[in-house]
Amino acid sequence: MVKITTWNINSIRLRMPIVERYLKEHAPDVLCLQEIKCQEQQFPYEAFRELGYEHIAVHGQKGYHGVATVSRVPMQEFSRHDWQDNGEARHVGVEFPSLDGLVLENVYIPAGGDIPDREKNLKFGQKLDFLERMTRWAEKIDRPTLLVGDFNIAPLECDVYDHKALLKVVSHTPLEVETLDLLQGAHDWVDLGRKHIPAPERNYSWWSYRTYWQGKDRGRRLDHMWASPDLAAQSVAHSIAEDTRDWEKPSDHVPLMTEFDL
DNA sequence: ATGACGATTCAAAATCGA
Repeated sequence: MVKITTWNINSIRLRMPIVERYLKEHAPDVLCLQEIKCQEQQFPYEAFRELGYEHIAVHGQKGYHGVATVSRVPMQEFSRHDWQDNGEARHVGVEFPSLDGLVLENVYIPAGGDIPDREKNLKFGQKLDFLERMTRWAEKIDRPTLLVGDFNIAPLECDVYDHKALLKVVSHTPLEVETLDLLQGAHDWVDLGRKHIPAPERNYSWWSYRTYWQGKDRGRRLDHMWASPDLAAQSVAHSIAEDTRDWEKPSDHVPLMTEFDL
């Protein structure tokens, strides 16, 4: 059995205490982090090594973005895609020689700014371009691959607290959903969140800091784990650690964990 | 406990997130 977690941590330096608590409570074999918000030399390598996660791949950047994958199972970093072509650190890919060469792609897809119109908002265009470049990449995948991370898109009506109200809000617009659907079709990715927690069941992974205190459950499913079809058939359990949203100094995202019979 | 986001950075106010 192999347990793999993805979590947008919103600053690894600030949240190492809750990461440690999560690792001790859930004991995943591999943890993929997004928004580490630090440079590689600032990453807490030693803390992870002491927790048993000795294999570490970090693609960092000063202040913003940044992703890292840490593992108890031996792995090798083998790719860092720049799907925006602007130097931002939003991807790291690793492979596991002892798991039949399983490939794990950890990605932080751009948020896309406020206005859902590429003519008026450069960032929205960059988000769509990022997805299109990923689609070209996905068409060529030839080994079992797990693609995880913060996709910043809630594709299904039931992936947001109010579908109609969010149709014009970046993260749930029809254009973003169509573009994400093309990426999904390019490799026949299986959405593990919905394999294990079928629509329309509530399955949120993110709540805004601004409204969470109101207690109205205004969540969105922005984080995803997608698997190649053959790999997806080996996933046996999947869960969301929603309680972490109430831990001390929480991230605005919660961890997703999938267990594979490998 | 009578307000109400939280992170980053040339360290105060600006910018970003989604």
